[in-house]
Amino acid sequence: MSCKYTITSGLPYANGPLHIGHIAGAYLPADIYTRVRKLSGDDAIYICGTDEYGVPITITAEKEDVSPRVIVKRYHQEIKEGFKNLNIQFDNFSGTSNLHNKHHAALAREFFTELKKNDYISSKIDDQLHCKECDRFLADRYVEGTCPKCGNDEARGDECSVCNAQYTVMELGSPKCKLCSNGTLSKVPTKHWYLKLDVLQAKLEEWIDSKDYWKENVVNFVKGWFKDGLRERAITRDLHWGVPVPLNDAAGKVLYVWFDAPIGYISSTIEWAEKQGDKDKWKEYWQNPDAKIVHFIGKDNIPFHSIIWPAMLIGQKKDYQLPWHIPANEYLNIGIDGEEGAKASTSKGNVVWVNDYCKHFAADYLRYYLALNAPEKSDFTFTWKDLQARCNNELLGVLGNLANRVLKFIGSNFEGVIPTPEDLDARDNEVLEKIQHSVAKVTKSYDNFEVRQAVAEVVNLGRVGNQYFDEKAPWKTAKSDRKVCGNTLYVTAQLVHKIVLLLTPVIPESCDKLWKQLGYENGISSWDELQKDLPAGQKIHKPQGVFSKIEDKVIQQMEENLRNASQTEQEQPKVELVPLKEDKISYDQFSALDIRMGKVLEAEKVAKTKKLLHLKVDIGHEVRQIIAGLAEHYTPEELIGKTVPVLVNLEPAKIRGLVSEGMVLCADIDGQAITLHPGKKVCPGATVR
RNA sequence: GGUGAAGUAGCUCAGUGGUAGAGCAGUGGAAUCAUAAUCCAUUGGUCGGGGGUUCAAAUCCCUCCUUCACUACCA
Repeated sequence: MSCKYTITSGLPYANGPLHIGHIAGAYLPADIYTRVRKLSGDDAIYICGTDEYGVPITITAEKEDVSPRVIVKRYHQEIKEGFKNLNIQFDNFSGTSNLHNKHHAALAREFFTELKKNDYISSKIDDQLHCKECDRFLADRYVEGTCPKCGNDEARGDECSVCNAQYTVMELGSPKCKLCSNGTLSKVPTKHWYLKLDVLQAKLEEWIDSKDYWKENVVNFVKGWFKDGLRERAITRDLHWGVPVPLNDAAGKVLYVWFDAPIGYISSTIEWAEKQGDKDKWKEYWQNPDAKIVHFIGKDNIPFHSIIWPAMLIGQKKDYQLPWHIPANEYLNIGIDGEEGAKASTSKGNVVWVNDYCKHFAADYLRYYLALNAPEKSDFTFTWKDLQARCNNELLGVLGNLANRVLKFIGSNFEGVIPTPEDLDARDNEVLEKIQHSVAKVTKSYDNFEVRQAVAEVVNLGRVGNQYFDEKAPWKTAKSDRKVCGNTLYVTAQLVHKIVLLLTPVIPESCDKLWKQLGYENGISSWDELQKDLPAGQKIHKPQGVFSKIEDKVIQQMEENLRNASQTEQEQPKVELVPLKEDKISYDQFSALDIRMGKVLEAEKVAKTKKLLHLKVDIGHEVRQIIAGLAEHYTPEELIGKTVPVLVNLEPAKIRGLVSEGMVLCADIDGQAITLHPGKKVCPGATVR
């Protein structure tokens, strides 16, 4: 029976390019699932677009001194390109700003208005910082001031870069605007609106309870939130880059980016409907109880899709359907074969960019490898060597070789015509049954979002084919017994036929080529073919190798690139020059500081902490106990015996129950502490002036 | 320290109560239809440690250790 499916993947944020982690978690599984649904005769649409509002984009824009539109346009293009190169096919790919979608803002406003009408939105007025020069309210990250805890003058809005204290921006001393650098900030009351999630909790819990078929990790996560109790959540911000809040008293305010982003799924569908020439058609996919809505996301996106987004939909009191399934995936890590601890991290440059990949390899290799290793239940570690091995051994060795040897054999011994089976023996029938069994297993796995199992089973089928072919040795029977030989080729041709069909959602391009080699004129359009045989008597086309071997040289090059990327990032950290302090201090203030050279006598990690070292430092007059946050940068052994400057008259403080009587002074390279050592020998207790 | 996830063969991973698995890598063989692609055989594991429940535990319970992600500790 045919069903309707509305399939989406988390909207990629238009502030950077795609890497293969994105693909493995959210886009490839969705693309494969959509293809499966369509092949099965379901009415499925795959909807996506870039997420184009919010603060990070405005920051990038300001760094480059361009409008946010320029940034959005650039990355929208780049991301779209990446998807196209990897054959990720959307029915519609839009974007949330009016640059790409003229329906989005209106729909987002409607969502807000409706929630407000139904009393799911509250508002309150709080003080926020306002810059007179720029004439605007400032988001936390645009504010700089004095840390309320450590007195650091360059503390960020919500967190101090020196002592890492967290606070609200209101606690910051003498706050300044980072944008115009001399703007004086004043606290001005401003109104914001909140989604009353607490009111919706009971309904959400009831809904989640019906999801016994969801993945455990998703359900557990959501239940954790319920346990703590849902809280109101701000859905507006003082910002210009976003959807304006549709209220009279909301000038200069926009909807928070996470509020409008999921609405992008619907607005993109509206755009699609319009292109179809039936502008109300989107309702069949969002307001129809028979439509199954599936959101593919990475695990970081679980709270938004399984709590906040459904809450927004419930609050509409319209016919919106809640998600049917949210198959959240785990993460992809990047490793280098034979080297340790290389975990994926964009900031370390330890990342494989989609557009880089596509310069060197065909889409199907990555699609195959990521489908086979989809991070469905746990994180997965990608390595280039493994990709090479899998593609060469399985894609080329098992599957490609099977297709090639069978088709070539039919070409040279049966004039390129599929032989007619005659008196099949027990072994032949056994293989034919195995094919049916695998077809059932694979389609079921696809239906259950178990792509890796589906792919593994197809490869298995390929192995069975090679085994059978070797066993039957048709190159011998071709001379001795043509009937048996024909049967063998008939059976293996059926195997190839089914393998090609089953793998087409994963590697569509290659399967399409093979399909045509099997003698079909048109591409694969339906899995009805799975129930049919490759007809005896069909004339095949001349086979050509579809997969080529991935050479060591290219893989070594890719590994080298990866290694270089992570090293340059690690060894040459970009230091953003912190602006000079403008406030002058008196000599008296300076001389109030008692800084001495101290020799580290003992050092050990404070138990059960990551960053803290327990130091005993000889400062001449006495030995001080100092607790320093250096454990991530230095081992105790590296510090023992070193002479370093110490601020000794800082008032003692208790850290994790231990009294710290001073502070080791270090250079700060983007949070990395670097110890300072005197150029000549200095005895402990020497003053520093 | 809190929360969550994980620890199974050299590597990447399956396996949720019933004789420890796959692929790759390693070793030994066979075959020559096929892009040297295949096939057969084989080496390799006190399933992180310890305790418990059970006739039976990789699997359930307790505890400890380690790793990862968020988070806390940075005077």
